[in-house]
Amino acid sequence: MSVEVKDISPVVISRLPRYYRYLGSLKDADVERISSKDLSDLMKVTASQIRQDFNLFGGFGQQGYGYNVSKLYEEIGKILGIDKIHDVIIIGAGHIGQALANYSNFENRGFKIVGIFDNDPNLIGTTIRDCKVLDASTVPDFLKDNNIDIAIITVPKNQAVAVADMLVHNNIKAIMNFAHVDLLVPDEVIVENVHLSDTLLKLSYRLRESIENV
Amino acid sequence: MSVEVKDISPVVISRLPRYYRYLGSLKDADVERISSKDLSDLMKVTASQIRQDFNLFGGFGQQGYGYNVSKLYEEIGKILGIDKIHDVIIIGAGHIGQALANYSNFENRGFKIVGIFDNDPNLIGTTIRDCKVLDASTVPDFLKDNNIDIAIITVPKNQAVAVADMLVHNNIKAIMNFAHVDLLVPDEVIVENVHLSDTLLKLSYRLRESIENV
DNA sequence: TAGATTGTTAATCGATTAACAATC
DNA sequence: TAGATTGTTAATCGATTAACAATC
Repeated sequence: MSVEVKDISPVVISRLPRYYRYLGSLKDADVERISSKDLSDLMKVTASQIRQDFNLFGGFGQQGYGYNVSKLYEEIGKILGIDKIHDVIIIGAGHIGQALANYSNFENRGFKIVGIFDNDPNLIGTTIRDCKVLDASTVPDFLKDNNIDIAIITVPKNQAVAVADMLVHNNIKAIMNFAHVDLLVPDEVIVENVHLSDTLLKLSYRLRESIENV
Repeated sequence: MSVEVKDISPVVISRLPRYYRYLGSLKDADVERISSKDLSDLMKVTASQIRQDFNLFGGFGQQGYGYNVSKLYEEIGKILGIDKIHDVIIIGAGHIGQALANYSNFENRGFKIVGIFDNDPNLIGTTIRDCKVLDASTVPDFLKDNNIDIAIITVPKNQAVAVADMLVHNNIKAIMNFAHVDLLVPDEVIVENVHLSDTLLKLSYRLRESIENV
């Protein structure tokens, strides 16, 4: 607890990637500056919220002018840690694991898949993109020999908790979890869940609701 | 607007699938009843919130007893629309599309993939699970001939907006979007976004923050 | 009945929006 | 300079938590 950052709330953080995306498009379209009002129209959030959000990280704007697009883009990139390359491993070389290994967006954002692991002998030794699928039992050694903070879990739910345990014991710092369970990890380990069927259930709820309310 | 439902807020809705998951496990473990207090310990949310949430949908509990697990499970299932089968199509037969077509959790929850489409001649005609990949240009006809509410978009981002347009014009009701852009659709069309790189960026932010604050 | 636990109201907390003075 | 737009404070709104009366 040495650095002076007013604790940023999770809702704000979850908005940052979206800002980053929009600013990227604006930059690509050679837009030089944008006001919170114009960005508000584009993104369908209030100008007030935009200014509040940006100001939590420092004064990126200029009165009477607005925000410089590429400067703001760069700043948010830094905040999100885009400026560094992150090495990532994937545990589970099934369909989702393979899809993620092939997902170029990750690499564009500085996330580099350096290892894919599975315990299925039929998968071990196969190649996905330029990665050979390795035996899951070698993960601890792999983590010792390489500097890896992030693991993606794409194993079936009945194995996910044990995998998370193993990762934590080998000092992983952050986990992106696709398994359909909540992992139990120490507070200092960061977990982001992607529960696809939960998302589909939300959709289903809203669908029923909208049909009923016609 | 005919049915009397006090509008449930999105945060509550997003908690329902998680409740459903935990109640499913309890049911599988033959737990008959549970109090908000015990569920609170299990799920790490306050008992107060649990009771508030459940009460929005009606009195599922009983004073002095708690909640009947299988009854509550069933009720939440109904609320989430699990009681019906939903036919779903996937637009985009790339890696993610294929992974989703093979994702058994969707079927367990009553979501049945009935068609996969792509515009790549190399993919059209191939078979994924028991689904033949069809030409994306035939989607409008397919939607006319079948009763489909939900489409999953897994095409690259530069095609996603056009695909969403096409789907909306052919009366799709709900879209699960994996493309890395925000779709522009009419208000009555339901969209749930799965922005995987946004999730990874959030992870990256939290990772940097936790390292800095050691 | 006494004990437990809900349903529900009231209090608190946090997030969003509005407003405007500061300033480019 | 005048106009525009931020940074920031204050007001509002909504969500969470606490408390407790109702009741099984």
